[in-house]
Amino acid sequence: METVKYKYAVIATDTIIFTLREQELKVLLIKMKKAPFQNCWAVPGGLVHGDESLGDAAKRNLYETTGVKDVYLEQLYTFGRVDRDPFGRVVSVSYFALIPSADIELKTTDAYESVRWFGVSRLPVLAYDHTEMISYALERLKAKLEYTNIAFSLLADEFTLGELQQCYEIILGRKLDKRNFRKKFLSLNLVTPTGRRRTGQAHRPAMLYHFSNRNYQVIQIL
Amino acid sequence: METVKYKYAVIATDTIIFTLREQELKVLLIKMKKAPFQNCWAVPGGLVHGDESLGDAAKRNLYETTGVKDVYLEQLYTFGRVDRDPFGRVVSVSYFALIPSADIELKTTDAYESVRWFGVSRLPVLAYDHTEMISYALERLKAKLEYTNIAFSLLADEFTLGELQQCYEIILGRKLDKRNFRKKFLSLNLVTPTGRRRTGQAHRPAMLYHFSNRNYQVIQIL
DNA sequence: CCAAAAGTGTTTGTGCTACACCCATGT
DNA sequence: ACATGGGTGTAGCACAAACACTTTTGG
Repeated sequence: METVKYKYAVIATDTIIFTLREQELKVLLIKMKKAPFQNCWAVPGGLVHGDESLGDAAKRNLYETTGVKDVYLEQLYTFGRVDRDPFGRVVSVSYFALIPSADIELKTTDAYESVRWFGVSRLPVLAYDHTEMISYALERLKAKLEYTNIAFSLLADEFTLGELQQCYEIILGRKLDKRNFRKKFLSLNLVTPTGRRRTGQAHRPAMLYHFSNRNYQVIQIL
Repeated sequence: METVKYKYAVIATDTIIFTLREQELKVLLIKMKKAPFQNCWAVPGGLVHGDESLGDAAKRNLYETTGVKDVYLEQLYTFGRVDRDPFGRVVSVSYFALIPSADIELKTTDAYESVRWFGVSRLPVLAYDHTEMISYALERLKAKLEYTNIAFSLLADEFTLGELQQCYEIILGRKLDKRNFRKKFLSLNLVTPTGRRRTGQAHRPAMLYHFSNRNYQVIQIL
């Protein structure tokens, strides 16, 4: 068998979409219709069109599966093992996206058998190398939580400090000290109170905050 | 003009190769023979073969241009702007490599007009988006220097603490305190003395060290 | 009145920073 | 002898970590 050189490859993007729901970090997965992974769960993705950049392809794909736009989206890693796709040579540029819990309105597209959120600790068996992709994304997410302000991309515009802390605790998988946590965010001026309060729960109403600066920043937090 | 969809793209890898020479951080560049960037300087790279993974392509390319193997090599970022290559749709997966000063034996391949080391602060105009690639690589290198042990990939097997410190100072672009620096590396047990000394210079001979653990580790250093 | 989360300061310890002098060698 | 980098310790300070009780609401 002759060695194949300079063969064309197909470029795809796959996007690991995270959100917080029911006190858990969730990933959006789709169930595939077509062979060779019929009825397998996978991360949503698709081929890159000839006239769009990689980031645009990821954005389009994200919009098509979730209906959301303007969310945090970052390139993660490019997977190019020769045999990663039984269909042929497909190189996949993976992205990860963070969407606020509020924005969830899953489009029931007919491109997929179904679409569902899965808690990251209870993932099904996945097609391709998607298990690896997700674990890579999780690693990156955990790391960036500690030295950037991306956590804000997972929360609604207004949130309580308790919700912010839960966000960290859920993703990092450990308890944090309430007083130190609040001290940190307040002293760094990352959040400012809106004056409103969250009422309606069976306990003392919490002050609502919004982030002082919506832009991505690199700041040592934990 | 019709929109082109699902067109095949070509995958290339480009590798930013760093080394320390003459008290400077240097990048290896090649001068291109072919149009449309004839006589332009660029980062070495090439198309990915049909039967090799992305990492393998980068390794092969690195070996072909420098003759070195088994050096630090890490995927950096994937560049996919539609018009980044006037030749057609080429998506480039960039890597960065660190090679010890000792290993330099530039092969004068005839695939390129010439091959040369450039100090990172004196780069020529580059082809494609290679200027962006290098600045991205530099950012990553600086960041990783502070929280991993990759610096060791730039040094010979045996080195003095002075050389290690210079490595940090050159790349980070700032002076570090000698006592604090040594304290750090010794207390973390990252280096162990070999018992040998570096002689032959017009000053007190320095103890030679080697790294205690050659494997990549994530450790807060600075 | 009870349950549940909100809100609030102080102390202790660790680790980073800053800093200056003598030593061993080659020329 | 002199120039050059090698090698060493300490004190102050800032920040991180640990820690418990009162308040406000809804049920």
